[in-house]
Amino acid sequence: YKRLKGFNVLHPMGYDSFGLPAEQYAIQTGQHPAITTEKNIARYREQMDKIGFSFDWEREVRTSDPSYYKWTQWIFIQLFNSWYNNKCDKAEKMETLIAEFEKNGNANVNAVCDEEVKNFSAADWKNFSEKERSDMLMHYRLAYLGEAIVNWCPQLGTVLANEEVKDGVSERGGYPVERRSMPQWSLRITAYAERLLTGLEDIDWSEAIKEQQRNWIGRSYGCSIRFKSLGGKSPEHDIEVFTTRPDTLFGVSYLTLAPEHPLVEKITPPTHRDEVNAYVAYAKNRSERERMADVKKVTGVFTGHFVIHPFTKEKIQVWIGDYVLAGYGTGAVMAVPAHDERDHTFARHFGLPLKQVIELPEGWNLEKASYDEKKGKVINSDFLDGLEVEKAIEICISKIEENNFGKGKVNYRLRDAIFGRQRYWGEPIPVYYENGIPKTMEEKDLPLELPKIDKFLPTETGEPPLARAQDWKYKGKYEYEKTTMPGWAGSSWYYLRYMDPHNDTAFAGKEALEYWKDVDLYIGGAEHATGHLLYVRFWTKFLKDLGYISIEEPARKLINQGMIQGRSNFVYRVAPLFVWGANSPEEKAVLPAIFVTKSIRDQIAHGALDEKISNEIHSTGISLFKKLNPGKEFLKFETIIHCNDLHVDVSLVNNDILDIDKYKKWSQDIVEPTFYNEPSGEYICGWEVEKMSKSKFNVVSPDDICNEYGADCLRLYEMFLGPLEQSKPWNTNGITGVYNFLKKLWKLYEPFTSPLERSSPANAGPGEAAPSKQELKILHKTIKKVQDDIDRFSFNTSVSNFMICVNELTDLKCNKRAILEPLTIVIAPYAPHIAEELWEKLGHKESITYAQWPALKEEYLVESAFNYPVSFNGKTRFFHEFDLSLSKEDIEKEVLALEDTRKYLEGKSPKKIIVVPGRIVNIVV
RNA sequence: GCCUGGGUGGUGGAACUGGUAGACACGCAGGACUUAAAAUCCUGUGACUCUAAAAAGUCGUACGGGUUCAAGUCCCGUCCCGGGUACCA
Repeated sequence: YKRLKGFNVLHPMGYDSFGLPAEQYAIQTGQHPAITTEKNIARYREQMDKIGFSFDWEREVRTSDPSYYKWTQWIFIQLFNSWYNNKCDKAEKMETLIAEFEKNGNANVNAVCDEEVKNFSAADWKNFSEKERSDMLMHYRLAYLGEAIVNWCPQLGTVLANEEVKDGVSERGGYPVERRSMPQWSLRITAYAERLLTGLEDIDWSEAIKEQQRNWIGRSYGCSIRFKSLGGKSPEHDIEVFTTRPDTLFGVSYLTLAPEHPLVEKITPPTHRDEVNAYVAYAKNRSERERMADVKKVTGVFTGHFVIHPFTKEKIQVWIGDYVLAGYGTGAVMAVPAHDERDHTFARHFGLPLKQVIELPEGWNLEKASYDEKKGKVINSDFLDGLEVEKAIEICISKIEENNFGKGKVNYRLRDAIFGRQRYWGEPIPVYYENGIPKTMEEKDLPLELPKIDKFLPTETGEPPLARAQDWKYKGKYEYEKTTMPGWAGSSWYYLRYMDPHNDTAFAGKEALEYWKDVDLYIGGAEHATGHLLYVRFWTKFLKDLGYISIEEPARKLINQGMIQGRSNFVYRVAPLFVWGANSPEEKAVLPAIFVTKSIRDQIAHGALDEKISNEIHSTGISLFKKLNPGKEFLKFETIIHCNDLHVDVSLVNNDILDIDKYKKWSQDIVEPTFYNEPSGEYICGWEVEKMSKSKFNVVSPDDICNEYGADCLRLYEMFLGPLEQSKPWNTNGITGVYNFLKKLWKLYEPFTSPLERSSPANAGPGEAAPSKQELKILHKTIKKVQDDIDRFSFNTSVSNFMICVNELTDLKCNKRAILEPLTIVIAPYAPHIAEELWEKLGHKESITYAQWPALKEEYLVESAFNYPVSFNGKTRFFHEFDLSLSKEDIEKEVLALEDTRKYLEGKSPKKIIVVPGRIVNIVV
C-alpha cells in the first residue's frame, strides 16, 4: 500500500484487496446495501494503523488519487471527441468528421453504427439546431449516450450486472429486477471488434483466453438480405435479415422478427393487432419466468404480414418469435427449418413447411432433425443447384449484391460496453448538460472530484446517489452527469500511469512511454478474459490511434494464475410467488423467503417434488405475502417451485449446520424467513468447492496462518501447492512440511544467529571456513535449478529444490558463509522476510533487495561419470557406471563384456545396442 | 451443444526437448528421546507374486489401439472431471 502510494497511483482496483473500503465507508456513514461487513472495516483500519499509514480517510474514499482520476476522465473526453473511420480502420478526432459534414453533408460516410442516418446537404447541416447536430454526432462518437437495456432493480435503485441477477431477482435480498431501456453512457468497443480479434495472433497469451475473447467477439461472415413487403408498401417496411447461410435462401419458409423489433408495430395489419400486442407484452416478461421454471417453451405469433422472396417472388409469412434476439444482426431472421435447428423446432411447433435445399447424408430424417452442417450439394435452388455449400454462399452473395437485395457483411456478437454506473464511487463522468446537450468539461477544470453527499442511496425519484449533491454544478450553472465510471475505466490504462505517475501535463510523458513500451509479463486471473483484458486492449489501441502511445497491445505475455478455491456453503431458496391482484390484472412477483433442504431442492430440480410439501410451500408463501400486505384481496397466487442456490457466508455455518439466528442478522430478506429443517431440527447447508471470492462468501482469511507460521511460510506454501496456472482448493494439510523447512534453514545459520559464537570475517569463526567441492556443487545445482524454474514460472519446484538443498547441507553440517550468503539471496524472492533477517545476521547493513544475484558456475556441476541404467528391450535391469568421456562405441563394447549383461542375454545375441550418452543404454534382443 | 484445460501412489504434486515413473512434501506405520504428551530425529511406504529373510519377478501414469530400440510424454478413438460460454441466425 505504501509503495503504491509512493507511485501516486491508487486505483479503485487497488482498494479491492483490502475489502472495498468505499463500500465500507458507505456502510459506516450511510445505509447503502453494500456487500461487506463491519468486521472487515475494523480489519482494514487495523491494517492501516499497523503499517503506520494515516490518511484523510474521507477524501481517499471520494477520490483515491485526484491526478489519476483526472487522466481517466481526460481519456474519456478523448473518446467522446473521437470517431471511428472505417476507411483507415482507426480512431480519428471528431473535427475531421464535422468538417466532412460541413463540406458535403453526407452522413453515410463510414457510419460506425447500425442506425441509418439520413442524407442531408451541407447547407442542411448548417441549418441544424445545436441539439440536432449533437444527436447526429452521437451516432459516431466512441463514447456516446445511447439507449441500452439494463437490469434495473428499483428497490436497490441501481443497475445490476448480469451475474448479480439470479433467476429474475437480485442475488442479495431477492428484490425483483426488470429489464429496462435507459439512456446510458457507452463505449463503442464494437468499432474495434476486428482489430481486437486479429491482434490476438501477435500476443503470447494462453489459448484459452484468446479463444474466450474470440468467442466473445463472435465474428461471423454472411450477408444481409432485404425482403420487400407484399402489396407494394413503402421501402421502410422492407425487412432486412442477416444470415450466414445465404446458400439456403431457397429453403426459406417464413421470416421471424424479435418481439422488440421496431417494424412489428408498422407491419402488423389491424386484423392481427390484438394478438400481436398480447404476444409482445407476454414475451417481455417471459424470459425471466421461463428461466425460473426452467422450461424451454416455443412461443411465437403470426403477424398477418407477408414479404416476397427476392428470387422466387413467392409469398412468405412473417412471424414473431422470442428465439430471435433483438440485439444481434438485424433482429430478424430468415427461417430455414430444414437446415437450422431453432427454425426447425419453431416450424414443427407451428406446423410450418420444411423445404430441403441441401443434399442429406444417408438415412437422415428431416422430420426429426434439421441438417445444419455446412457440407453437401445444394439442390432445389435455381442458380445454386449442384454447388458445394461454401461455393454457393459465395455465389449467392454476389448475386444478391448484383441485384441490390442486400450485401455481404461481417457481424459481431460483441456489444458496446455500458460505461455509466448508478453508484457513488468511481470516477465521475466529466460531462455537463447545457440545454439538455451533453458536453465535456474543459481539460483545465479536471479532475472532477466526487462531491460530498449525505447518504449513499439513490434519491427517492430513483436518481443515482450523486443527485443528492448540493450545489454541484459546472461553472456554477450546468448540471453534471450523475453516473460514475465503472471499475474497469481506471484499470484499462493504469499500466501506462505506472510509467510516469507524477506527470502533471500528460497521462504519461513521451519519454517514459517510449522507454517502457508494453507490459512484458502480466499475471492476472482468467476471470477477466472478456472484461478487463478486452477493455485494456481496446483503450490501448485507441490511444495508439490518436498517437499518444506507440504500442498496439498492452501486454506481450499473459499468465493466468490458478484460482485458490474455497469451500462454499449454500442455502436453497424457493423462487418467487406470483400474485394476481383483485382489481388490476397486473402480475407481481415476491420472494417468500422460504428455505428448503438439499433433498427437497433435488426433488424440485428433478421435477419430483412431493405434493404435500409442494402445497405446504404454496400456503407458506401465501401467508408470508399476506403478512406483508395486510387487508388486501388477491385473485390468485401461484408459486413457481424452483430453487435458487444462494451462497451463504461460511462464517455463519459450522459443520454445514446453519446458525439461523446469525443468518437472519446477516441476510437482507424482506420478510422473516421460513426454514424447512432436517428431521434433526437443523438446517444443513449444501456445499461446493469453487473459486474463493467475496461474492461467494467462502473467503478464508490468511491471518491465522500468518500468526501461527509467519508470512513467508504462507507464501512458500501457496507456491508449493502446485503449478502457478492450476486452480487448487485451499487446505492447510501440508503446511508443516514448509514450516519444518524454514526451521531447518534457520538452523543452518547457527554460527551467525547464536550470540555465543558469532562469526564474522574479521573474527574467523566456524562459519568462515572454506567450502568444500561438494558443498559448492549443492549450492550451484540449486542456483541452476531455481534459475530455470523462474524462467518457467515453476515456483512449486523451486521450493522443492530449496528443500533438497537444505536437507543436503544439513547432512553435511555445512554452515559456511561462502555457501549460505548466495543461498540467502536465491531464497529471498521466495521467503523475503526470513532472508532479510538472515542477511542482517550475516552482518550486512543494506537490504538483501540490493544484493547481486550469485553467478552460476557450471564448473562445479561437471560430472565425470554417470551411473547408466542398462535396459533390455526397454526394461531396466541393472545399473553400471561409465566415464562420461567414453564414446558410444566404447560403452557398447564395455557393456557387452559385463557379467550382468551376459546373464540377461541368456545366451541370445543382441540385435541392436542403443547408447544415449549421459542417459541410457538399451540392448535389443 | 460448442470452446478450453486436465486425468500419475492414501493426498498435493515431480519427471524440461520421448530415455531410471512417483522427486519434494503431507499422511500412515515402526523406532529413538520422554513418567507421558507435544516437539524433534531415524527407518519404511505404488500394487501384486514369491521368500523365513535377502534377492528376484510381474503389473502399473483414465480406457482401447498405434508409432518407436524406448511412450506419463507423440498419433487415432473412447470415457470422466474442472473452467468458460450459449437461442448470435
